[in-house]
Amino acid sequence: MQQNIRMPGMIGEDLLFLTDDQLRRGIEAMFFAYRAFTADPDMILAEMDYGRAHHRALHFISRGPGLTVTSLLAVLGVTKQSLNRVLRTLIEDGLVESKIGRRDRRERQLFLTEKGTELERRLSEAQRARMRTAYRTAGPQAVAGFRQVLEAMMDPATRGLYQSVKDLPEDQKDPANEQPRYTYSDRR
Amino acid sequence: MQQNIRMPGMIGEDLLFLTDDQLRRGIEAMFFAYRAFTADPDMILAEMDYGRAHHRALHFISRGPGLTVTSLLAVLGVTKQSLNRVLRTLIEDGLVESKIGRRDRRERQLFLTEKGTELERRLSEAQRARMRTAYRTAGPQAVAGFRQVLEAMMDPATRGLYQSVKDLPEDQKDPANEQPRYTYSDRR
DNA sequence: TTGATAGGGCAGCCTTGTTGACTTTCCAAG
DNA sequence: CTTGGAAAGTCAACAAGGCTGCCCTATCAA
Repeated sequence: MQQNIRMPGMIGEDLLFLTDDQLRRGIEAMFFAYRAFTADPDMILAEMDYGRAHHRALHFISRGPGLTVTSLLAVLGVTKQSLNRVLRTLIEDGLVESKIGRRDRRERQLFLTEKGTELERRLSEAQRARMRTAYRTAGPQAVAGFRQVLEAMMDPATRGLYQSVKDLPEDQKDPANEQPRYTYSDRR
Repeated sequence: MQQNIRMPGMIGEDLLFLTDDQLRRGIEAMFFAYRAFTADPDMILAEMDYGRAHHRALHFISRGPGLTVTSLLAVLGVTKQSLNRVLRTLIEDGLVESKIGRRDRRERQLFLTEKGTELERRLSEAQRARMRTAYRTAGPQAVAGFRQVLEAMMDPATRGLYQSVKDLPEDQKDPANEQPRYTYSDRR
């Protein structure tokens, strides 16, 4: 961390990627790449009158079936009212199921239905396809760097959330909720 | 590029970062990092009743003073009406100046005023600060990988736009528009 | 002269974010 | 067993920033 400051001999290398212009390039890369990143799922979502917010909910419910509304709220970083609107339509349309919490009956645990799983799969496969291509093109070492920079860019609290996925939070540990995370295997 | 495919001995390494789960981690990293990426400027913008759209316009006008509305439209990838609403408030508030094109009088060339330059600087400095820290933390090699993956993720047309910034598009080559790109120099 | 292009304006719509206030259900501590 | 507070949900109202469709003016170029 900040190796360049401690190593006067490397100031040249520092300048190589910390000029305002290099930083601006990075900023623009984020902007353009993020747009592409959301483009494929957005097209599918538009077909069926859903938006990006629906995708995000589906994604995180799929990642951790049985998670509570509060957890989802924390991950998404939006207000209860915002999330609720989205969640309501997903439940009405039969993509998401909301069960009364078994640990605490005030809580609602969220699950994807068959139909929900299907849409989530379509969406994430579209997104993964682009990611896969980019990863292949750039190579393993670039991917490692990519992940390192993104992680360093996050707010500490968010970074905690991101990293904690390796070992899931308490809500999702209920053995009753144990479900295969990704049942399909196109992981060629 | 695609070294892993050409080197059968490295298939293990390939699988190491192309499983659905690894791809999902990348997807979530993008989501979380992008949120952090926009957070700092968003806070400044909220103070003064502007939004992210205003920031984007300021950024690209600052990058290429004298660019036309059509060029800006192409870069931002929004409709004329969307951009116009934002541009109008920026012009009314005296942050952006719109001059009749000298090459083609139908065109409008966009410039930042003193006031616009000042706000743009505040916004981009906040964003650069985070970027700089992330870059320092991750190191030069990671940064290179970061940029490679983002670039590979873009749509080809956008990638062209992104890369062409090295040598500016025609509109911005008019010698009359020649202005220093970043006059301040905090490039420690 | 005439068609095409650049820009702008208006109307109206949607999604997704926000605040604020209020209710119901239920857990847990006193 | 009561009670405070947490979890969830709801209603209302608002704003930003996307979108479409339509129309207008100025200007260029054939």
